Amino acid sequence: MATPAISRLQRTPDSIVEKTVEIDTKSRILDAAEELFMEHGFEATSLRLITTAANVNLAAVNYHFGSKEELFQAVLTRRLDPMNQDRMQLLTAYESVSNGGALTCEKIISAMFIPALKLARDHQQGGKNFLRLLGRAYADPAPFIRQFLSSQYVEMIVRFRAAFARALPHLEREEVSWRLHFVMGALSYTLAGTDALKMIAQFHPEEIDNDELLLKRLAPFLAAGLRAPVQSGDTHQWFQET
Amino acid sequence: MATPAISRLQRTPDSIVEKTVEIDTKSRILDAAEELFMEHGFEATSLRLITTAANVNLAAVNYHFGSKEELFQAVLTRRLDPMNQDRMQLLTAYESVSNGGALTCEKIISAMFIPALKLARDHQQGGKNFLRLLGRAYADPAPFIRQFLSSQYVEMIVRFRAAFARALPHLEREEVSWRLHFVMGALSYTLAGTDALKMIAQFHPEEIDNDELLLKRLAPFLAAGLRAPVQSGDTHQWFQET
DNA sequence: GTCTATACCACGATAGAC
DNA sequence: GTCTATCGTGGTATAGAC
Repeated sequence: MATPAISRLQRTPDSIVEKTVEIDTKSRILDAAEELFMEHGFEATSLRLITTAANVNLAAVNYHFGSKEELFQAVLTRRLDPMNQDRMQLLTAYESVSNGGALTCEKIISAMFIPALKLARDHQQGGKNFLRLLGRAYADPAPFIRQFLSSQYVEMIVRFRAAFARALPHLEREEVSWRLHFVMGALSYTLAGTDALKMIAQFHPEEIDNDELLLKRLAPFLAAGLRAPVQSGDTHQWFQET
Repeated sequence: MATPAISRLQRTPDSIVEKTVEIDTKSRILDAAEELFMEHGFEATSLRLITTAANVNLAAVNYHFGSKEELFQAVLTRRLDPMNQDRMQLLTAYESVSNGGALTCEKIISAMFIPALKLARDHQQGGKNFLRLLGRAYADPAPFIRQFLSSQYVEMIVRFRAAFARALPHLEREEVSWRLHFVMGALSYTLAGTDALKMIAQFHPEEIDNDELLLKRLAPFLAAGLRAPVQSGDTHQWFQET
């Protein structure tokens, strides 16, 4: 049913050429998988669809990646890892400028958001939707995804939690952890939501850069939340009143 | 392979008995499906697992609900619909007490959270995790889920957006919509996250009521975010600096 | 080392007998 | 209403060609 692969038919000298002009099988799979995962999600994307789009054999995925799950992780790592590196570098740069003084919440948040925006912009094709894929993965119940993201984020979370703790010295460490968790949750959900894009379209149909608009509205919201006063007493004032 | 159903073997007079002491097939499927969906998510739960647990035939699901997707919707509706009704009633009650005056953000938020907490508490088995299932569904990319939740929430969202608009008269309608979206996103994500439970366990291993603790921390965070000053200029102060 | 063909079992869905 | 049989498609494993 699938047309036989045309590439590699004219043979090249094995010993000399390591990479031909044509993209190798592994990369072709990775590119096709990224595009299809972004469009349909992990479960709804079949390996047969991916391998057909990439013009490779079905078994190639298992050979190069081991399983569909590991392919998904490879797709995420390729862009997620550089982004988190950028985030930490940016935070370090801000801190070195401040000469040991604590950063503002806005500054720390921008260190989280700017690399995400850069990612959304850099790759004209796909890049726009990659954050959506990431946000969805962040809320996925599948154990292998949660475990993977946990390991990918742990270093960044430690760094940013420390930064927020210095910015908010009046908060207990526990409260800081919670609020960082809320920030990352709101960010993930916002980026993942299809509703968000519909809302933008409703108000600004020809908005050029949706993600930037979105983050510019989210950032002040989160900064204010981070600075919120702590809930005073342990009395149950949130539950049980008419 | 599955043992034949034992119930219904001793026949009952058809015309008289409408419901026997035993729970009927439809309810058994619903209960088993809820428990398994909560544990494994929608995609990862097979109909064969559900029907085996419910002790019914595989084809019974399609007969009673039409499809796996419609079964999932039925599971959600059973608890979600009453919860949103409670939310709107509570909001109405608050508003009638305030005699036309605008409610505080905290009050409106509590009208959203209290029914959720009640749901989490009422059903000792399952109820605890239902909010997690709901939060995950809220971030699910599957079109049928998004469409379903949209229709389930639209009425509630209109009511609460109006309430927030009165509480925050200095904000444009558009900004209010965004912030309500952030609130619901943070709520959904927080309830959905497995990480959250791990964090609670880290600090309060024998915490009795996790969800209440969680919402009591989230509510002030969101209330402060709702009251945040609007981002002043249109200048790109969030992107491009070192 | 790479790639291909193919077989395997589980899945959701449905038709038709009872 | 309930059940069995069966279909098409899914992820995966492997034997063997190059």
